[in-house]
Amino acid sequence: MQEEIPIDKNSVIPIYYQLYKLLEGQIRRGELKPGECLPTENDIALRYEISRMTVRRAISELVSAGMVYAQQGKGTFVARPKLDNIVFELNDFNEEIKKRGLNYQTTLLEAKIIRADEELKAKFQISEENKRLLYFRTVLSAENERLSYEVKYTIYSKSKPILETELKDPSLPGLVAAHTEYVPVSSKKVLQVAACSQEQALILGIAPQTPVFLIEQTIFDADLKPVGWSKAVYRGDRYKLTSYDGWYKND
Amino acid sequence: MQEEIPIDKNSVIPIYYQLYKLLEGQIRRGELKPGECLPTENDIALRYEISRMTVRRAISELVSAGMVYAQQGKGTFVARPKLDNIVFELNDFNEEIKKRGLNYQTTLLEAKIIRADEELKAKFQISEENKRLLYFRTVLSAENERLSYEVKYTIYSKSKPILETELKDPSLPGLVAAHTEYVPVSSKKVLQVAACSQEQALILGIAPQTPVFLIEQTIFDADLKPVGWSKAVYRGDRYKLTSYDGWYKND
DNA sequence: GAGTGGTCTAGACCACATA
DNA sequence: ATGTGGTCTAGACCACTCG
Repeated sequence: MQEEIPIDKNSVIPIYYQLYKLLEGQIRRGELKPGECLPTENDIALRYEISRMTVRRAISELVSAGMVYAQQGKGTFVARPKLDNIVFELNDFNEEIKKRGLNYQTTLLEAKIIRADEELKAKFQISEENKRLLYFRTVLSAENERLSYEVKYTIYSKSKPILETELKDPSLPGLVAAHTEYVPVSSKKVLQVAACSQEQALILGIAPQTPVFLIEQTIFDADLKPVGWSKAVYRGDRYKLTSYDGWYKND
Repeated sequence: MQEEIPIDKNSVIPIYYQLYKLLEGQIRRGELKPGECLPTENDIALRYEISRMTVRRAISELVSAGMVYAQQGKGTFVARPKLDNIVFELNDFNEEIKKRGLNYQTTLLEAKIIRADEELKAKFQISEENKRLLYFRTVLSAENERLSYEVKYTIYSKSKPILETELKDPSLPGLVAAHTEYVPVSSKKVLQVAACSQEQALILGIAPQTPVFLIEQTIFDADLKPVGWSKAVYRGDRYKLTSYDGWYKND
Protein backbone atom coordinates (compact mmCIF):
# COMPACT_ATOMS: atom_id res chain seq x y z
CA MET A 1 0.00 0.00 0.00
CA GLN A 2 1.52 3.27 -1.18
CA GLU A 3 1.12 6.19 1.17
CA GLU A 4 0.47 9.59 -0.30
CA ILE A 5 3.39 10.70 -2.41
CA PRO A 6 4.07 14.33 -1.59
CA ILE A 7 6.65 14.78 -4.35
CA ASP A 8 5.31 16.04 -7.66
CA LYS A 9 7.87 15.33 -10.36
CA ASN A 10 6.04 17.47 -12.89
CA SER A 11 5.76 20.54 -10.69
CA VAL A 12 7.58 23.73 -11.59
CA ILE A 13 9.03 23.58 -8.09
CA PRO A 14 12.34 21.69 -8.22
CA ILE A 15 12.21 18.19 -6.79
CA TYR A 16 15.18 18.81 -4.51
CA TYR A 17 13.37 21.78 -3.04
CA GLN A 18 10.15 19.85 -2.46
CA LEU A 19 12.15 17.16 -0.71
CA TYR A 20 14.06 19.75 1.29
CA LYS A 21 10.86 21.30 2.54
CA LEU A 22 9.43 17.87 3.29
CA LEU A 23 12.36 16.89 5.49
CA GLU A 24 12.61 20.35 7.01
CA GLY A 25 8.97 20.12 8.05
CA GLN A 26 9.47 16.74 9.67
CA ILE A 27 12.35 18.14 11.68
CA ARG A 28 10.56 21.33 12.68
CA ARG A 29 7.45 19.46 13.73
CA GLY A 30 9.59 17.24 15.89
CA GLU A 31 8.84 14.06 13.95
CA LEU A 32 12.60 13.83 13.68
CA LYS A 33 14.34 14.89 16.87
CA PRO A 34 17.94 16.04 17.34
CA GLY A 35 20.24 13.05 17.27
CA GLU A 36 17.91 10.85 15.25
CA CYS A 37 18.95 9.69 11.82
CA LEU A 38 17.30 10.43 8.50
CA PRO A 39 16.43 7.66 6.05
CA THR A 40 19.45 6.74 3.94
CA GLU A 41 19.93 8.48 0.64
CA ASN A 42 19.15 5.30 -1.24
CA ASP A 43 15.97 4.73 0.72
CA ILE A 44 14.72 8.20 -0.10
CA ALA A 45 15.69 7.86 -3.75
CA LEU A 46 13.84 4.57 -4.10
CA ARG A 47 10.88 5.71 -2.03
CA TYR A 48 10.18 8.73 -4.24
CA GLU A 49 11.64 7.28 -7.44
CA ILE A 50 14.12 10.07 -7.89
CA SER A 51 17.84 10.13 -8.47
CA ARG A 52 20.18 9.85 -5.53
CA MET A 53 21.97 13.01 -6.70
CA THR A 54 18.72 14.89 -6.29
CA VAL A 55 18.32 13.52 -2.79
CA ARG A 56 21.85 14.64 -2.01
CA ARG A 57 21.06 18.11 -3.23
CA ALA A 58 18.13 18.34 -0.84
CA ILE A 59 20.15 17.04 2.08
CA SER A 60 23.05 19.35 1.35
CA GLU A 61 20.63 22.26 1.70
CA LEU A 62 19.65 20.94 5.11
CA VAL A 63 23.32 20.73 6.01
CA SER A 64 23.86 24.33 4.98
CA ALA A 65 20.88 25.32 7.08
CA GLY A 66 22.56 23.66 10.04
CA MET A 67 19.63 21.35 10.66
CA VAL A 68 21.41 18.15 9.78
CA TYR A 69 24.91 16.72 9.63
CA ALA A 70 26.25 13.78 7.64
CA GLN A 71 28.82 11.24 8.73
CA GLN A 72 30.46 9.08 6.11
CA GLY A 73 29.80 5.41 6.67
CA LYS A 74 27.25 6.07 9.41
CA GLY A 75 24.36 8.16 8.26
CA THR A 76 22.76 11.58 8.35
CA PHE A 77 21.49 12.93 11.64
CA VAL A 78 19.34 15.77 12.89
CA ALA A 79 21.57 18.39 14.49
CA ARG A 80 21.18 20.17 17.79
CA PRO A 81 20.57 23.79 16.86
CA LYS A 82 23.33 26.30 17.62
CA LEU A 83 21.64 28.91 19.77
CA ASP A 84 24.47 31.10 21.00
CA ASN A 85 25.34 32.96 17.83
CA ILE A 86 24.78 36.67 17.76
CA VAL A 87 24.47 38.05 14.28
CA PHE A 88 23.49 41.50 13.20
CA GLU A 89 24.45 44.10 10.67
CA LEU A 90 25.80 47.52 11.35
CA ASN A 91 22.72 48.79 9.59
CA ASP A 92 20.52 47.09 12.14
CA PHE A 93 21.22 50.09 14.29
CA ASN A 94 19.25 52.09 11.81
CA GLU A 95 16.72 49.50 10.66
CA GLU A 96 14.92 49.71 13.95
CA ILE A 97 14.69 53.46 13.74
CA LYS A 98 13.51 53.23 10.17
CA LYS A 99 10.50 51.19 11.28
CA ARG A 100 9.40 53.26 14.25
CA GLY A 101 10.51 56.83 13.92
CA LEU A 102 9.08 57.79 10.58
CA ASN A 103 11.55 60.39 9.41
CA TYR A 104 15.21 59.96 10.00
CA GLN A 105 18.14 61.43 8.19
CA THR A 106 21.89 61.37 7.92
CA THR A 107 23.51 64.75 8.14
CA LEU A 108 26.99 65.43 6.84
CA LEU A 109 28.59 67.75 9.38
CA GLU A 110 31.94 67.99 7.70
CA ALA A 111 33.93 66.50 4.83
CA LYS A 112 37.48 67.52 4.10
CA ILE A 113 40.96 66.45 3.21
CA ILE A 114 43.36 66.23 6.11
CA ARG A 115 46.97 65.24 6.66
CA ALA A 116 47.53 62.13 8.74
CA ASP A 117 48.75 62.75 12.26
CA GLU A 118 50.71 60.14 14.16
CA GLU A 119 47.67 58.26 15.38
CA LEU A 120 46.17 57.99 11.90
CA LYS A 121 49.52 57.05 10.38
CA ALA A 122 49.59 54.16 12.79
CA LYS A 123 46.03 53.12 12.05
CA PHE A 124 46.63 53.16 8.31
CA GLN A 125 50.10 51.67 8.59
CA ILE A 126 51.66 54.44 6.53
CA SER A 127 55.05 55.97 7.08
CA GLU A 128 55.26 58.78 4.54
CA GLU A 129 54.87 62.31 5.81
CA ASN A 130 51.99 64.49 4.75
CA LYS A 131 49.89 61.58 3.56
CA ARG A 132 46.42 62.87 2.84
CA LEU A 133 43.20 61.31 4.04
CA LEU A 134 39.53 61.98 3.53
CA TYR A 135 37.69 62.87 6.70
CA PHE A 136 33.92 62.71 7.28
CA ARG A 137 31.75 63.52 10.24
CA THR A 138 28.11 62.51 10.13
CA VAL A 139 25.17 62.50 12.48
CA LEU A 140 22.09 60.33 12.26
CA SER A 141 18.90 61.74 13.67
CA ALA A 142 15.21 60.92 13.84
CA GLU A 143 12.32 63.08 14.95
CA ASN A 144 14.72 65.97 15.58
CA GLU A 145 16.70 63.87 18.01
CA ARG A 146 20.31 63.00 17.34
CA LEU A 147 20.95 59.30 17.72
CA SER A 148 24.47 58.58 16.57
CA TYR A 149 27.67 60.33 15.65
CA GLU A 150 30.33 58.88 13.37
CA VAL A 151 33.73 59.90 12.10
CA LYS A 152 35.19 58.17 9.05
CA TYR A 153 38.59 58.25 7.38
CA THR A 154 39.66 56.82 4.06
CA ILE A 155 42.83 56.93 2.03
CA TYR A 156 42.65 59.80 -0.48
CA SER A 157 43.92 58.55 -3.79
CA LYS A 158 41.28 59.23 -6.39
CA SER A 159 40.43 62.82 -7.12
CA LYS A 160 36.70 62.50 -7.21
CA PRO A 161 34.13 64.99 -6.07
CA ILE A 162 33.48 64.28 -2.43
CA LEU A 163 29.99 65.28 -1.53
CA GLU A 164 27.80 63.49 -4.02
CA THR A 165 29.07 60.02 -3.35
CA GLU A 166 28.89 60.42 0.39
CA LEU A 167 25.14 60.68 0.32
CA LYS A 168 24.51 57.71 -1.94
CA ASP A 169 26.33 55.12 0.12
CA PRO A 170 27.52 56.58 3.39
CA SER A 171 28.80 53.23 4.67
CA LEU A 172 32.52 52.93 5.17
CA PRO A 173 33.01 50.21 2.52
CA GLY A 174 30.99 52.40 0.17
CA LEU A 175 33.22 55.40 0.80
CA VAL A 176 36.36 53.36 0.25
CA ALA A 177 35.02 52.01 -3.03
CA ALA A 178 34.01 55.50 -4.14
CA HIS A 179 37.09 57.46 -3.15
CA THR A 180 40.01 55.08 -3.56
CA GLU A 181 41.22 52.63 -6.13
CA TYR A 182 41.39 49.94 -3.49
CA VAL A 183 38.98 47.03 -3.44
CA PRO A 184 37.59 46.56 0.06
CA VAL A 185 37.56 42.85 0.78
CA SER A 186 37.79 42.46 4.52
CA SER A 187 36.57 44.21 7.61
CA LYS A 188 37.23 44.22 11.34
CA LYS A 189 34.71 45.54 13.82
CA VAL A 190 35.17 46.15 17.52
CA LEU A 191 32.13 46.75 19.67
CA GLN A 192 32.53 48.32 23.10
CA VAL A 193 30.49 50.13 25.68
CA ALA A 194 31.73 53.41 27.02
CA ALA A 195 30.72 56.47 28.96
CA CYS A 196 30.33 59.19 26.40
CA SER A 197 32.82 62.02 26.27
CA GLN A 198 32.16 65.75 26.57
CA GLU A 199 32.44 66.25 22.83
CA GLN A 200 30.16 63.35 22.01
CA ALA A 201 27.64 64.40 24.65
CA LEU A 202 27.50 67.87 23.16
CA ILE A 203 26.89 66.63 19.67
CA LEU A 204 24.28 64.07 20.68
CA GLY A 205 22.60 66.37 23.16
CA ILE A 206 22.87 64.00 26.09
CA ALA A 207 24.57 64.12 29.47
CA PRO A 208 28.26 63.25 29.62
CA GLN A 209 29.04 59.82 31.11
CA THR A 210 25.85 58.36 29.65
CA PRO A 211 26.47 54.78 28.47
CA VAL A 212 26.86 54.46 24.71
CA PHE A 213 27.71 51.86 22.10
CA LEU A 214 31.06 52.43 20.50
CA ILE A 215 31.85 50.68 17.22
CA GLU A 216 35.15 50.93 15.39
CA GLN A 217 35.43 49.49 11.90
CA THR A 218 38.55 49.00 9.84
CA ILE A 219 38.37 48.14 6.14
CA PHE A 220 41.17 46.20 4.43
CA ASP A 221 41.98 45.68 0.79
CA ALA A 222 43.21 42.44 -0.80
CA ASP A 223 46.71 42.92 0.63
CA LEU A 224 45.34 43.40 4.14
CA LYS A 225 46.27 47.08 3.93
CA PRO A 226 43.94 49.28 6.02
CA VAL A 227 42.14 51.62 3.64
CA GLY A 228 39.29 52.91 5.79
CA TRP A 229 38.58 53.46 9.45
CA SER A 230 35.55 54.69 11.34
CA LYS A 231 34.39 55.21 14.87
CA ALA A 232 30.73 55.53 15.68
CA VAL A 233 28.90 56.36 18.89
CA TYR A 234 25.29 55.27 19.38
CA ARG A 235 23.06 56.47 22.21
CA GLY A 236 22.65 53.63 24.65
CA ASP A 237 19.16 54.71 25.62
CA ARG A 238 17.91 54.62 22.04
CA TYR A 239 19.51 51.52 20.60
CA LYS A 240 19.31 47.85 21.31
CA LEU A 241 20.36 45.00 19.11
CA THR A 242 18.18 41.97 18.62
CA SER A 243 19.36 38.71 17.13
CA TYR A 244 17.45 35.53 16.41
CA ASP A 245 18.83 32.16 15.49
CA GLY A 246 18.03 28.49 15.45
CA TRP A 247 15.13 26.91 13.61
CA TYR A 248 11.92 28.81 13.17
CA LYS A 249 8.39 27.55 12.82
CA ASN A 250 7.37 30.31 10.46
CA ASP A 251 9.24 30.15 7.18
CA MET B 1 49.96 25.18 -26.62
CA GLN B 2 48.58 23.86 -23.37
CA GLU B 3 49.33 25.94 -20.31
CA GLU B 4 50.10 24.15 -17.09
CA ILE B 5 47.10 22.19 -15.92
CA PRO B 6 46.72 22.77 -12.19
CA ILE B 7 44.00 20.14 -11.77
CA ASP B 8 45.18 16.66 -10.83
CA LYS B 9 42.40 14.19 -11.55
CA ASN B 10 44.18 11.40 -9.71
CA SER B 11 44.81 13.33 -6.52
CA VAL B 12 43.15 12.32 -3.29
CA ILE B 13 41.95 15.91 -3.10
CA PRO B 14 38.53 16.14 -4.75
CA ILE B 15 38.53 17.79 -8.16
CA TYR B 16 35.77 20.20 -7.17
CA TYR B 17 37.87 21.33 -4.24
CA GLN B 18 40.98 21.87 -6.33
CA LEU B 19 38.94 23.93 -8.75
CA TYR B 20 37.33 25.84 -5.90
CA LYS B 21 40.73 26.77 -4.49
CA LEU B 22 41.97 27.69 -7.95
CA LEU B 23 39.14 30.13 -8.57
CA GLU B 24 39.20 31.39 -5.01
CA GLY B 25 42.87 32.21 -5.41
CA GLN B 26 42.28 34.11 -8.62
CA ILE B 27 39.64 36.19 -6.88
CA ARG B 28 41.69 36.82 -3.76
CA ARG B 29 44.74 37.82 -5.76
CA GLY B 30 42.61 40.27 -7.67
CA GLU B 31 43.03 38.53 -11.02
CA LEU B 32 39.25 38.51 -11.01
CA LYS B 33 37.79 41.71 -9.60
CA PRO B 34 34.31 42.31 -8.18
CA GLY B 35 31.82 42.63 -11.04
CA GLU B 36 33.88 40.64 -13.52
CA CYS B 37 32.54 37.37 -14.85
CA LEU B 38 34.00 33.91 -14.46
CA PRO B 39 34.51 31.63 -17.45
CA THR B 40 31.31 29.80 -18.31
CA GLU B 41 30.71 26.41 -16.77
CA ASN B 42 31.16 24.73 -20.13
CA ASP B 43 34.43 26.52 -20.78
CA ILE B 44 35.83 25.36 -17.47
CA ALA B 45 34.59 21.82 -17.99
CA LEU B 46 36.20 21.61 -21.44
CA ARG B 47 39.36 23.39 -20.34
CA TYR B 48 40.11 20.93 -17.55
CA GLU B 49 38.34 17.95 -19.11
CA ILE B 50 36.03 17.44 -16.17
CA SER B 51 32.30 17.10 -15.89
CA ARG B 52 30.15 20.19 -15.81
CA MET B 53 28.48 18.91 -12.64
CA THR B 54 31.87 18.97 -10.95
CA VAL B 55 32.41 22.53 -12.10
CA ARG B 56 29.02 23.45 -10.70
CA ARG B 57 29.95 21.93 -7.37
CA ALA B 58 33.05 24.09 -7.18
CA ILE B 59 31.15 27.21 -8.13
CA SER B 60 28.36 26.50 -5.68
CA GLU B 61 30.98 26.49 -2.93
CA LEU B 62 32.09 29.91 -4.07
CA VAL B 63 28.49 31.05 -3.97
CA SER B 64 28.11 29.78 -0.40
CA ALA B 65 31.29 31.60 0.52
CA GLY B 66 29.69 34.78 -0.80
CA MET B 67 32.51 35.37 -3.25
CA VAL B 68 30.49 34.86 -6.40
CA TYR B 69 26.91 35.06 -7.59
CA ALA B 70 25.24 33.38 -10.56
CA GLN B 71 22.60 34.82 -12.87
CA GLN B 72 20.64 32.49 -15.06
CA GLY B 73 21.11 33.26 -18.72
CA LYS B 74 23.88 35.79 -18.07
CA GLY B 75 26.82 34.29 -16.26
CA THR B 76 28.63 34.03 -12.95
CA PHE B 77 30.20 37.12 -11.45
CA VAL B 78 32.60 38.01 -8.68
CA ALA B 79 30.65 39.52 -5.80
CA ARG B 80 31.35 42.63 -3.80
CA PRO B 81 32.10 41.37 -0.30
CA LYS B 82 29.55 42.08 2.43
CA LEU B 83 31.51 43.92 5.08
CA ASP B 84 28.89 45.17 7.50
CA ASN B 85 27.94 41.96 9.22
CA ILE B 86 28.71 41.61 12.89
CA VAL B 87 28.88 38.05 14.05
CA PHE B 88 30.00 36.69 17.34
CA GLU B 89 29.02 34.08 19.85
CA LEU B 90 27.90 34.62 23.39
CA ASN B 91 30.93 32.61 24.38
CA ASP B 92 33.18 35.13 22.70
CA PHE B 93 32.78 37.12 25.85
CA ASN B 94 34.71 34.42 27.59
CA GLU B 95 37.02 33.28 24.81
CA GLU B 96 39.02 36.45 25.08
CA ILE B 97 39.47 36.03 28.79
CA LYS B 98 40.41 32.40 28.30
CA LYS B 99 43.34 33.43 26.13
CA ARG B 100 44.76 36.24 28.25
CA GLY B 101 43.84 35.80 31.88
CA LEU B 102 45.13 32.35 32.62
CA ASN B 103 42.76 31.15 35.28
CA TYR B 104 39.11 31.97 35.11
CA GLN B 105 36.14 30.23 36.64
CA THR B 106 32.41 30.16 36.79
CA THR B 107 30.98 30.27 40.27
CA LEU B 108 27.49 29.14 41.07
CA LEU B 109 26.16 31.61 43.63
CA GLU B 110 22.74 30.10 43.98
CA ALA B 111 20.50 27.46 42.44
CA LYS B 112 16.98 26.84 43.63
CA ILE B 113 13.40 26.20 42.72
CA ILE B 114 11.17 29.24 42.81
CA ARG B 115 7.55 30.08 42.09
CA ALA B 116 6.95 32.35 39.15
CA ASP B 117 5.99 35.89 40.02
CA GLU B 118 3.98 38.07 37.68
CA GLU B 119 6.99 39.22 35.68
CA LEU B 120 8.25 35.70 35.12
CA LYS B 121 4.78 34.41 34.30
CA ALA B 122 4.69 36.99 31.57
CA LYS B 123 8.12 36.12 30.26
CA PHE B 124 7.31 32.43 30.12
CA GLN B 125 3.78 33.01 28.86
CA ILE B 126 2.27 30.88 31.58
CA SER B 127 -1.00 31.52 33.35
CA GLU B 128 -1.18 28.83 36.02
CA GLU B 129 -0.54 29.83 39.59
CA ASN B 130 2.40 28.49 41.52
CA LYS B 131 4.26 27.37 38.43
CA ARG B 132 7.75 26.36 39.45
CA LEU B 133 10.93 27.48 37.78
CA LEU B 134 14.61 26.72 38.20
CA TYR B 135 16.69 29.74 39.15
CA PHE B 136 20.44 30.10 38.81
CA ARG B 137 22.84 32.89 39.66
CA THR B 138 26.40 32.64 38.42
CA VAL B 139 29.47 34.81 38.37
CA LEU B 140 32.40 34.56 36.00
CA SER B 141 35.74 35.71 37.31
CA ALA B 142 39.38 35.73 36.28
CA GLU B 143 42.44 36.55 38.34
CA ASN B 144 40.26 37.14 41.38
CA GLU B 145 38.31 39.78 39.53
CA ARG B 146 34.63 39.37 38.84
CA LEU B 147 33.79 39.99 35.22
CA SER B 148 30.18 39.08 34.65
CA TYR B 149 27.04 38.23 36.53
CA GLU B 150 24.18 36.20 35.12
CA VAL B 151 20.77 35.06 36.27
CA LYS B 152 19.02 32.23 34.45
CA TYR B 153 15.55 30.74 34.64
CA THR B 154 14.19 27.59 33.09
CA ILE B 155 10.94 25.73 33.28
CA TYR B 156 11.13 23.04 35.96
CA SER B 157 9.58 19.90 34.59
CA LYS B 158 12.09 17.13 34.97
CA SER B 159 13.10 16.13 38.46
CA LYS B 160 16.81 15.84 37.89
CA PRO B 161 19.59 16.69 40.30
CA ILE B 162 20.42 20.32 39.75
CA LEU B 163 24.01 20.97 40.59
CA GLU B 164 25.98 18.50 38.53
CA THR B 165 24.54 19.43 35.16
CA GLU B 166 24.98 23.13 35.78
CA LEU B 167 28.72 22.85 35.80
CA LYS B 168 29.03 20.72 32.68
CA ASP B 169 27.18 23.03 30.31
CA PRO B 170 26.25 26.26 32.04
CA SER B 171 24.85 27.80 28.87
CA LEU B 172 21.15 28.52 28.81
CA PRO B 173 20.36 26.08 25.98
CA GLY B 174 22.36 23.49 27.91
CA LEU B 175 20.34 24.05 31.06
CA VAL B 176 17.07 23.82 29.19
CA ALA B 177 18.13 20.56 27.58
CA ALA B 178 19.28 19.17 30.93
CA HIS B 179 16.37 20.21 33.12
CA THR B 180 13.30 20.12 30.91
CA GLU B 181 11.79 17.77 28.39
CA TYR B 182 11.64 20.58 25.85
CA VAL B 183 13.87 20.68 22.82
CA PRO B 184 15.44 24.13 22.48
CA VAL B 185 15.28 25.07 18.82
CA SER B 186 15.25 28.84 18.67
CA SER B 187 16.78 31.73 20.54
CA LYS B 188 16.33 35.48 20.83
CA LYS B 189 19.09 37.71 22.12
CA VAL B 190 18.87 41.38 22.97
CA LEU B 191 22.07 43.32 23.50
CA GLN B 192 21.95 46.65 25.28
CA VAL B 193 24.25 49.01 27.10
CA ALA B 194 23.28 50.22 30.53
CA ALA B 195 24.57 51.90 33.62
CA CYS B 196 24.95 49.17 36.16
CA SER B 197 22.61 49.01 39.14
CA GLN B 198 23.50 49.05 42.82
CA GLU B 199 23.03 45.30 43.13
CA GLN B 200 25.09 44.54 40.06
CA ALA B 201 27.82 46.96 41.11
CA LEU B 202 28.07 45.27 44.48
CA ILE B 203 28.41 41.82 42.98
CA LEU B 204 30.92 42.85 40.34
CA GLY B 205 32.88 45.08 42.66
CA ILE B 206 32.64 48.18 40.49
CA ALA B 207 31.15 51.60 40.92
CA PRO B 208 27.42 52.03 40.27
CA GLN B 209 26.55 53.74 37.00
CA THR B 210 29.57 52.21 35.25
CA PRO B 211 28.67 51.26 31.65
CA VAL B 212 28.04 47.56 31.15
CA PHE B 213 26.91 45.18 28.45
CA LEU B 214 23.51 43.72 29.14
CA ILE B 215 22.42 40.62 27.25
CA GLU B 216 19.05 38.97 27.59
CA GLN B 217 18.48 35.61 25.99
CA THR B 218 15.21 33.75 25.57
CA ILE B 219 15.12 30.11 24.47
CA PHE B 220 12.11 28.70 22.62
CA ASP B 221 11.05 25.16 21.93
CA ALA B 222 9.55 23.88 18.68
CA ASP B 223 6.16 25.45 19.48
CA LEU B 224 7.77 28.85 20.10
CA LYS B 225 7.06 28.45 23.80
CA PRO B 226 9.63 30.24 25.96
CA VAL B 227 11.41 27.62 28.04
CA GLY B 228 14.45 29.52 29.27
CA TRP B 229 15.42 33.09 29.99
CA SER B 230 18.62 34.72 31.15
CA LYS B 231 20.00 38.15 31.81
CA ALA B 232 23.74 38.73 31.93
CA VAL B 233 25.79 41.78 32.83
CA TYR B 234 29.35 42.14 31.55
CA ARG B 235 31.81 44.75 32.77
CA GLY B 236 32.19 47.32 30.04
CA ASP B 237 35.79 48.03 30.96
CA ARG B 238 36.82 44.40 30.60
CA TYR B 239 34.97 43.24 27.53
CA LYS B 240 35.00 44.14 23.89
CA LEU B 241 33.65 42.17 20.98
CA THR B 242 35.62 41.74 17.80
CA SER B 243 34.17 40.52 14.53
CA TYR B 244 35.84 39.90 11.18
CA ASP B 245 34.22 39.30 7.85
CA GLY B 246 34.78 39.46 4.14
CA TRP B 247 37.46 37.55 2.23
CA TYR B 248 40.74 36.72 3.88
CA LYS B 249 44.16 36.21 2.41
CA ASN B 250 45.08 33.57 4.98
CA ASP B 251 42.89 30.53 4.73
C1' DG C 1 18.51 31.40 -32.01
C1' DA C 2 22.62 30.97 -29.42
C1' DG C 3 24.51 30.93 -25.02
C1' DT C 4 24.05 31.01 -20.18
C1' DG C 5 23.06 28.85 -15.66
C1' DG C 6 19.40 25.39 -13.25
C1' DT C 7 17.70 20.80 -12.75
C1' DC C 8 17.81 15.84 -13.14
C1' DT C 9 19.22 11.17 -14.29
C1' DA C 10 21.33 6.39 -13.91
C1' DG C 11 24.94 4.71 -13.25
C1' DA C 12 29.99 4.16 -11.36
C1' DC C 13 33.69 3.88 -8.00
C1' DC C 14 35.53 5.32 -3.56
C1' DA C 15 36.32 5.99 1.70
C1' DC C 16 34.63 4.99 5.89
C1' DA C 17 32.12 2.60 9.78
C1' DT C 18 30.26 -1.47 11.74
C1' DA C 19 29.57 -5.98 12.76
C1' DA D 1 30.97 -8.15 3.88
C1' DT D 2 27.56 -4.84 3.89
C1' DG D 3 25.83 -0.41 4.06
C1' DT D 4 26.64 4.34 4.55
C1' DG D 5 27.80 8.91 2.63
C1' DG D 6 31.38 11.33 -0.93
C1' DT D 7 32.80 12.06 -5.59
C1' DC D 8 32.35 12.02 -10.54
C1' DT D 9 30.56 11.30 -15.17
C1' DA D 10 28.16 12.16 -19.74
C1' DG D 11 24.48 13.29 -21.13
C1' DA D 12 19.62 15.45 -21.18
C1' DC D 13 16.16 19.03 -20.95
C1' DC D 14 14.68 23.47 -19.13
C1' DA D 15 14.39 28.71 -18.11
C1' DC D 16 16.34 32.75 -18.82
C1' DT D 17 18.87 36.72 -21.29
C1' DC D 18 20.25 39.11 -25.16
C1' DG D 19 21.11 40.44 -29.73
